[in-house]
Formats: sequence, structure tokens, C-alpha cells
Amino acid sequence: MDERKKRVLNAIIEDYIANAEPVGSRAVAKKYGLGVSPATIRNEMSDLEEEGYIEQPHTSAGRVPSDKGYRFYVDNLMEKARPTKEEEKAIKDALAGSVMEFDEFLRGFCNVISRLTSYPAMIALPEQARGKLVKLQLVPIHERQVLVIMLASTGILRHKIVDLPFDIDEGEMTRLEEELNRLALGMDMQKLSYTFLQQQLHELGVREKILEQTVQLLRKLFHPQDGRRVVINGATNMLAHPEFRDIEKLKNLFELLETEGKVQKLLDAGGEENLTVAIGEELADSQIRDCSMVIANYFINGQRAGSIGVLGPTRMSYSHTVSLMEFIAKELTAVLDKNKKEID
Amino acid sequence: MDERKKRVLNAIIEDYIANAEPVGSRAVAKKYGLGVSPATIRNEMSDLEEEGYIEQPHTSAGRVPSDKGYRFYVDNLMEKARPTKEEEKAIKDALAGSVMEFDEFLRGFCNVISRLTSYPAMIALPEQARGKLVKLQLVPIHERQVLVIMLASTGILRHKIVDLPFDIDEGEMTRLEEELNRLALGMDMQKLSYTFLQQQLHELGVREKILEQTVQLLRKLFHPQDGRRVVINGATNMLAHPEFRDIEKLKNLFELLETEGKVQKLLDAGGEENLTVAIGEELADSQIRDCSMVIANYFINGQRAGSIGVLGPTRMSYSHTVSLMEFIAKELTAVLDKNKKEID
DNA sequence: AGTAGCACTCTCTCTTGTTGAGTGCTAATA
DNA sequence: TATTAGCACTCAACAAGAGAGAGTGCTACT
Repeated sequence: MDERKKRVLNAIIEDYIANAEPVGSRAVAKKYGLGVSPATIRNEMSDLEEEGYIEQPHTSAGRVPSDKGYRFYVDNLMEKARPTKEEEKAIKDALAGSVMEFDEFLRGFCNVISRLTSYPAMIALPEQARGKLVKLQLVPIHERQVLVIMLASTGILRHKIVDLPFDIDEGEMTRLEEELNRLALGMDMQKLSYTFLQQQLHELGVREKILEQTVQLLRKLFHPQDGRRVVINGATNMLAHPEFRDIEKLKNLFELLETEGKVQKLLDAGGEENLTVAIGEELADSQIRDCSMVIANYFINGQRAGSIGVLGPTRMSYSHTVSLMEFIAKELTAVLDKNKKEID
Repeated sequence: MDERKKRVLNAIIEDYIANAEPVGSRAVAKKYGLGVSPATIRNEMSDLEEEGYIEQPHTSAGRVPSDKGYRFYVDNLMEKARPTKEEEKAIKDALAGSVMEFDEFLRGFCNVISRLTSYPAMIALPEQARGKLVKLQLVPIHERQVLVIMLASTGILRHKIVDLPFDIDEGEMTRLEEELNRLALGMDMQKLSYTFLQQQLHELGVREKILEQTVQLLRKLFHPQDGRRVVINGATNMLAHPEFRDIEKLKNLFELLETEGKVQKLLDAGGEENLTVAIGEELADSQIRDCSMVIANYFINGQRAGSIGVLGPTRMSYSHTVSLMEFIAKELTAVLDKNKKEID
């Protein structure tokens, strides 16, 4: 694509992002000093339309970028901005507190992201704990209930109340705790599966009763998480955009955001990349139309732990959002690393 | 108000609740077999309007209930329904699991309520823990961090990570735990304030260093909760109602629902009553128009612990909602009591 | 007191006309 | 050959006007 055509496409997209209205040849020629007349622009636009980068809502309207157009813009035209000092400060402040109670922390962080981007933000929590097990403690709560606390070398704390299928007294509980610690301390959290530990216990030939009890406890503990694995914030932001004047569209969108599985799927589109932009049709869900997402992964121990995404209209401010999200994911990853070093 | 007038008012309100359209004299006469002609109904309606129970959007439209009309309906006309077997089952099922991790539990429960009522549901979490302290345990996490776990006689578990302003070794931690337990075990959770405990510590003349440390820990522990004190679910339900076709109204509503303090205030309107209906103007917030709330309190130890509310258009289905909410609050209170007895 | 009849009011919908933004094409120009 | 000016054409958006229909209030009758 020749230089001038690129500039025309760029002008159309940026104008449309700013004003949400079809862009005419006149406006492009006037506002984006290309030094040529509207007629010339019209010819370029005609070509661009033929190639599928822009579309015409109806004959006598201006042009609107297509998904393909946005894709080209994001890949080739968009200038990467940097977050402002204020934005950087807001992000760093949000990360300054304790991130030990990770899920709880991310819930608040999600809010910060949605405010900064002014789009709905969503975070997929890590599927599994990362790092090595540093501490495992059992706190008896009640006859058949025990609070299991696990601290990982990442500095992230997990706890869960486990209903025991057997009575246990304090002495036995201590034994159980010792046994578990001997077994699992220092182990990679991701390998701490039920089946693995069960096998280990057998090999170690632990005393019969404790063995049985431990196995039962572990079975409960590593049962797939029931809690919400994704947090969302700021859906209201979507109301500000004219493309969501339509209640039906809005309803689709909000219903999607309330369906955990679908949000999870959207975020999964981020793959293993640091940062991904999914535009329109590229989104995993056809329930929402005219939307795009910017998805960034965050890492623990160099491994992808979860992802952060913001959803906007396809007409979203890619440049601003991408720069923010890059920074956010980078900072979050950095904080998690720092946390880890402190624990080690 | 004479019998027939009541029946007319009742007919208007129920029809309007069902169809969201102004109700004419003809419709009332036809559908709600009063045995009189539309002309007679018109006279009654004219009176009702004069007395402020109904309004006319414009001259040639039917009538619409006013806030005063709804109020009269809720207080005098509405037939109290009973939840269906299915509804009761759904509620009981939702309450069957563990309610130990109370905040987490309520988050899920809120979802159930919004689904059953098909209105947005909100729950105010207890401001303070209730009942007596049954167990207090300190789990060292990291040099200067400790996980404080408190189990109340209500069966509700609270935990918090506290950043200590001093280093502490394992031995000291155990001492601190013992000291705290000696002091606070069996105490009323509500009296466990920082200042109270500080005083007690002085009187007991606890060893100097432990005293200081304990006080510092307590100060952190009883610092006003920072977490979210209210959970909301099902805002999307509001999109189904024609009164929220208007985006501006919707925006107001959603912004309100995202502002924790305002939601808290709305729920506070429940006072000490078991169940309250707040209609239109009676709501604590003028940001939302044409809305009503049904608010029920739930109790621990016979004391109001928190409240559950659902928000709907003033045109909401009061009868259904009230019966559901009564049942929900009753069942929740019952479960909390049962929980408590098990612990005692 | 209740009812039938009727004129009146007002929204809603459909139609029509007008405006203006924007296009595509053609012919002139650099 | 690339660019531009000019012009006819298209189409959405808006406004004004005409019915239609629902519903009322009033009056006179039962």
C-alpha cells in the first residue's frame, strides 16, 4: 500500500475513533493536511473500500473502518504512545500494597484498570498457584473442618476450608500437618495434584490411618476451584459509547460479561503473547458485535499466570489502551517477581 | 376508600405491572370483571386521580399508578404470595453449602437472589462480626506478616493478613497468640475494638514488649474494613424493563450500582424492620428515578447483621418479590442460627 | 347511582417534502 | 498520467401534516 493511501486510511480511522461518525473525503482533506483535494481522497477511498479496509454504511455517507482496516491500523499505522506520568503513577500506586491475598487484590486492581482505560476491564486469575510451596498449615476450625493455608514462593497465599470426611483430634491434625509438609514443602505448586501426592504417600509408606486421612484431605483440597476465576469491573463504561445506544446490543454485551465461562474464553484469545489485540470478528464470541479487546498476559516465574483484558468498541482508542495495558502487565509481572525474591 | 374504588386501583396497578402501559377504563371494566361499565370506572378513576393514587401521562392516555398508589397497594391491596416449591428449593439448596467463609458465600448467594427475582440483588455484609470469639489463631506468613484467623460462635470465619510494624520470631508469635486468646476468647465480637483491648491489656499488666506488639497488631486488625462491604449481582436484569430503554436513566442506575457508598445507603433504608418496601421517592437516592426496592434484614443472635435488597422499577412485581425476600431472609437467618448451635 | 353517547384531546404512525452531506463520474488541467 | 473542479445523483435525517385510535370528560337518560 502506497504512502498516501496509508495516510488516508490512518486519517479515516483516527477521525472515526474520535468522533464515531462516518468520515467524508472533505473532512480527511481538510483536517489531515494531505495537500490534495477531496476528489483525490475520494479516489483513494474508493480503492480502500475495494480492498476491504473501509466500508460505506450507505451511499451518501462517509466511510467507516472495517475490521480489516482496524487490523491494518493496529499492525502498521498506529503510533505507540506512552502512558502519561499520572497514569504510570496510578498504576504503581495500585501495585504498591500487598498482593498476598491475590484474588482479593486483583479485584481492586481490575477497578483501577477500568478507570484508567475507561473501558470494562477483566482479569483471569491464575488457574493454579505458581512457584514452590513454602508453607503449608492446617488450622482446625471445627470437628470436621480444617482451614488449609498454603504459601507459595511467589508470595501468594491460598487458603481453603476443607470439610473432612472423618473426625480428627488436635494431635492427629498436627501429625497430618507434619506429614503433608514433609511431603510437599519445596515442591512445585503445579505438581501438587491429588494423584501425584497420593502416589508419593504410598511410596513413603506412611502410617495407615494418617495416609488415608491425608489422601482424603488432598482430594478435597485439589478439587477444581469453585470460586470465580475471573473478575470484571467497569461495565458501565460501555454505556458512554454511541454504538451501544441500542439496548439489544447492550443486553448481549452485559449478559456475556455476566457469564464467567464466556469471559474466560475471550481472555484465552490472548494466547502466550505478551499482548494481543483482537478485533471484531476475531473475538471468541459472536454474541458481541463491534467490539475489540486488548489482552495482556502477566507472568509468574516467566510462566503465563493469567491475563488482563479490556473490552471496547471496535472504535476503541487502540493506541492509548495498548500502551496502558503493556505497562500494566509489565508492572504487575515485576511486582510479582519482586514479591517472590523477598520470599526466597 | 370504598371497596369498589380499591378494586379499581388494584386492577390498574396489576395491569400496569404486567404490561407497562397506561391502563384505560375500558380495559379495567373488561379484564377485571367489576360488573360495571367503563363510564363508571372513569368516574372512579377521576376520583383516584384527584386523591393522588394514579396519574395521567397525558390527556388521552390511560392512568398510571403514582408512588402513593403503589404505597397503598403494597400496604393494603397486595395479596401476599408464597414462593413456589421450586423457588423454595433453589433457596434452600443455595444455603445448604458452607457459610463459613461468609463474604464469599454471600457473593454467590446474591447471584441466586437476582436470578430468582429477576432483578438486581444487593447484599450488605455485616459491618462487624457477631457472636463470641471462639478461636483466634496467628499464622506467621513472612517476617513481618501474620495471618490472623478469628472464628466466631456464629460459625463465621474472618481472616486478615496484618503487616506488623516489628520483627517477630516464632516463639514470640506463640506468646502473642496465647496472650490474645487469654484476653479475648469468649468475648463478644462486637466489643473487640482496639481501644477496649488496649485498656484490658494495661489492666492485666502484660509483659512490656508483648503488650506493645499486641497493641500494634490489634490496631491493624481492627482498622476499619477496607474490603467491599456490599455485593451486587444481576444488574443486567434491569435491561429487560421498558422503563430503562432510556440510556441516560440506565447510566444513572449503573453508576449508582457501582458506587458502593450509595448502595450501602439504599440498603440502610431497611432500618430494623424484617422487611421494607421503599417506593420511588422514598428511596435514599434521587439519582435513580422510577425505582423501588424490597429490603430484608438478616439476623445473627437476634441482632440485625446485614440486609439484602433487590431493586426494580416502581412497576416491579411487589407481591412475588416480597414473598421471595421474606423467605430468603428467614432461611438465611435460620441457617446462621443453626450454624451457631453447631459451634456452641 | 349507573350508563350510553358523543365531542374532544393527544399520541402515534405514516406520508411527504426538504435539506445537506457525501459520493461517483466526467472533463479540464498541470 | 495524476490531480482537480464541477456537477448530477443518492440517501439519511429532519420537519410538517394528515389520519387513526385510544381514552377521556361531560351531559343527558335510565
